[in-house]
Amino acid sequence: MLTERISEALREATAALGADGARFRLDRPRDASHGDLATNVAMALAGRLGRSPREIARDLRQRLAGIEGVERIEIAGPGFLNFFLGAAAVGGTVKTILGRGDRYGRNDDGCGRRVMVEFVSANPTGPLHLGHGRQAALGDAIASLLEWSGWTVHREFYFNDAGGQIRRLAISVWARYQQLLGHGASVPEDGYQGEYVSEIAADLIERQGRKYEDDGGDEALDAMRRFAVALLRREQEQDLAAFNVRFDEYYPETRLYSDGLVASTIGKLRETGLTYREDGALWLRTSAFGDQKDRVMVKSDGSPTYFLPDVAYHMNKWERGFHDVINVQGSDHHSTVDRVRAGLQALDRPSGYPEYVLHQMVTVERGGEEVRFSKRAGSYTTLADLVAEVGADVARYFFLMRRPEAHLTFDLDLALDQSDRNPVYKVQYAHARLCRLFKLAGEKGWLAGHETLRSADTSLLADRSEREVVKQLAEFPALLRRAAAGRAPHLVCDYLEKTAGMVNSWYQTGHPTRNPKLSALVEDPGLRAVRLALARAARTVLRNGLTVLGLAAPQRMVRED
RNA sequence: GUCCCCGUAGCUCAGAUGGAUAGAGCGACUGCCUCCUAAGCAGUAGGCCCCAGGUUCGAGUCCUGGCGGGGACACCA
Repeated sequence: MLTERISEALREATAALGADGARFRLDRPRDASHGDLATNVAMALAGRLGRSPREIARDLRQRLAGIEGVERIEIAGPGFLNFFLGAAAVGGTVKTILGRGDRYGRNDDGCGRRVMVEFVSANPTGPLHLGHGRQAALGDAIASLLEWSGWTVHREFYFNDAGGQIRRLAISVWARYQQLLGHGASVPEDGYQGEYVSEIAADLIERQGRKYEDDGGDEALDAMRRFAVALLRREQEQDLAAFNVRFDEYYPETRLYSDGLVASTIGKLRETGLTYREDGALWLRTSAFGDQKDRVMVKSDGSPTYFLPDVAYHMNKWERGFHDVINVQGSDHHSTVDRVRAGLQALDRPSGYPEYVLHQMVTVERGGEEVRFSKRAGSYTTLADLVAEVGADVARYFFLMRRPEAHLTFDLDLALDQSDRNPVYKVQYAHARLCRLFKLAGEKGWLAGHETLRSADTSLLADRSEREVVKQLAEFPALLRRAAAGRAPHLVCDYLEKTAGMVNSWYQTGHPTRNPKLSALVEDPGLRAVRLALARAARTVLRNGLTVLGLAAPQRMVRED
């Protein structure tokens, strides 16, 4: 593309000035009077070359003369070089988009290498809550961005199906079970109080009768555990399916034990000589790798802490061939980051392994008031309730539109609003509107097929509103690259909203009631073809962007009144 | 006490490795439908980018120190 050509020319020109490998920016200025592209390279080099920026700029301008597609270059301000592109160059973007179609925006930075994204990883102790929802949306979108960047992505869900929390769940189910059969038992204070626990108990009675009545033994508790875990796992999967999130693999913690990985990890850590005994427990010198203090691996009662299976699990990921791993977790887990990495460094894994994306918590507001409702879970709002109320697309978009590290306030009033205030509908509607153009063109018997559009004379895209849209569309690939590299899906949301706004503006400018001459569906076949080509290009970008985020790109919007 | 994140318009938030006059949406105000979906568009108003220093041609962005908000600091998971 033209940006790359200019960038390459700049690298050559700066090298000729004796400053090879110069770092500079080449991007689209906010102000159109500053050209279509601008670079700060002259200023960046001033110090290094000991010359004034404007003098360097003048020199560079001479060396850059004659780049195909560049109409003229101006020097402005402290030493910016502003590039003004010819109409043909702008039109070339449209052809590129039409040619690439649903692949427009993809790149091959990952070269097919494998990367694992682990996310949600909820324990099967209850329905998924909003934090899991944010994580599901984030993890899936990051995974998708990496796929668009040429990576082979593996989506993994880890769950803890043993341990203390699960034991408390089993005890809670057992208590409800006894209650339902008319016995006096109560859920312990640190147990699970939600209504769903009673549902599980009732379900168990229905399936297996009074088998465990008054039986508080290990066998009964184990049966409760297995039954509850299986049921809750299934329910979580349904919730995720309704949210359009799927995983390649579900990894249970118990497998780490049954496969002997925890035991072998203890052995390997001991061999490093970084372990020691104190107060009857086995410690690892994680402070040697930047952790704030040393950590216990095996408690004095002989059982491992959570830290140990975590290290074992990440060694297992590595051995499965995943040397690039991104864990999406709530920021309440941030204290585990240093210690897990320290444990892995003790075993000679690189210091940045694995990578973490930590996100802040979610609160829901309705009418400006925080809501903590839940029919079944008791103390928190479930993902299933939210999706049922606002729909998967709206929920996903809202979870994604803020940077992960910022707190997210989910505005239910806005989410339920089907008007232009709701950014999801704004973007989807812009897409549907463009689809409508093609439907109408077909009804009028006008050809708007692929070949007609591809052979359109793009030099006819002369209006400012048209050029602005094209320049916006041209930035999509770079935007996706930046979003993938920064694990930042919210950038895609921003971009889509802005693009939708510009598409709407363009569409409105050419609305028959306003300015029939700029309408897409004009009588002139040449103009019509090129404007429909632009519409198709814009539609492609909106659809690809929505697809990256895991959202539908509807051909038609139906409002529920 | 230590560590991490956040602090930008009335509200919710964007601001790529430091760049030109700090942006968007919502809310407020003013216009625009006999006509491709007005779920829209055009325009107006609204800012000591938390504070104080520092780095430099240039700081919302980087450094130091404060202030305010959130989170984490177990032989819990």
